[in-house]
Amino acid sequence: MTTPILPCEADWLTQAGLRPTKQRMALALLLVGDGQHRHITAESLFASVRKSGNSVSLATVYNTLKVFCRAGLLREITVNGAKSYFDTNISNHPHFFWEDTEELSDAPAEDLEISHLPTAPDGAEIAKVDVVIRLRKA
Amino acid sequence: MTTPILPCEADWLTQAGLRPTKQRMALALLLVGDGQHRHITAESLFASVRKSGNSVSLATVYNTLKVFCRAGLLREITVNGAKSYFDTNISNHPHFFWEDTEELSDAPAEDLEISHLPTAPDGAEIAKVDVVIRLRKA
DNA sequence: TTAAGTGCAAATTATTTGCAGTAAG
DNA sequence: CTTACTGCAAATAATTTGCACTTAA
Repeated sequence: MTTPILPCEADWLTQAGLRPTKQRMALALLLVGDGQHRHITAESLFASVRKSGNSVSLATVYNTLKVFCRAGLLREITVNGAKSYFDTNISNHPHFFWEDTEELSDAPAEDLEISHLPTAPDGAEIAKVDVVIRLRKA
Repeated sequence: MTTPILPCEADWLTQAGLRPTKQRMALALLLVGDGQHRHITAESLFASVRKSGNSVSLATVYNTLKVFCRAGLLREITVNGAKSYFDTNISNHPHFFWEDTEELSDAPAEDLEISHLPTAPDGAEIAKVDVVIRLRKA
């Protein structure tokens, strides 16, 4: 009998042209297993996977996050000098960054309207627009 | 007779409550000496100061940039996973980030209109809003 | 079988820090 | 004087890489 592979995560990977290895499946389950969007860092995902009982090395977590980004499965958010965040919601939308806890969350996109962006200078095109609203305790 | 201290940089420092030391004066001259706005990194400023003939250690460049930020003389821009940029223009304005050269420059602010921002969640206030328009060669 | 994926430990990059010496008020 | 500032070298944090081993197709 075939191994009971969870279909959702396997599809998420294969549809992006990635091999559904044991490690990638474990990470995918934590990222998109319940259909909710998440904002994670390499370290936080590493902690989650350890807690879930699976074993994936930290280097592989880093490398896999990069691979997922290149495959268009995740979006990297650059928010803080040091560490990188990854968002399972790959649409262009603004973020809240909580300066005290260093947590990242979605900001309600409907409330943000950029009337018109500066036009890209000659010979350049806009790759993406990052909007980060930094919050601190009032 | 008093030492001929360059007035502009000395004022920039003293008005922010900072001692105009030799090193800070050398850095201030490079940052705001000609009244132009600049986007620099610790390493690039370190290179400039060496080229100018002055000697300031890299650690001091890093520490001084932090001090200048806390004093409100510079604004730190978080744009790339790894390194920090500092802007002598402390007003809130959007930036272009050139992905190929990793250079940061001002985007024409008049062209950007954020109609209305998301309201800060309860117990929080907006510290600042970073808008980074990432450009790649077309 | 065989190219892609993984784990470890060592390497890198950007930045910070401890501490002894130097200088500004 | 005495407290803040500076320089150096070592420490740290996040991430990447080299390379031998495994595994999915």
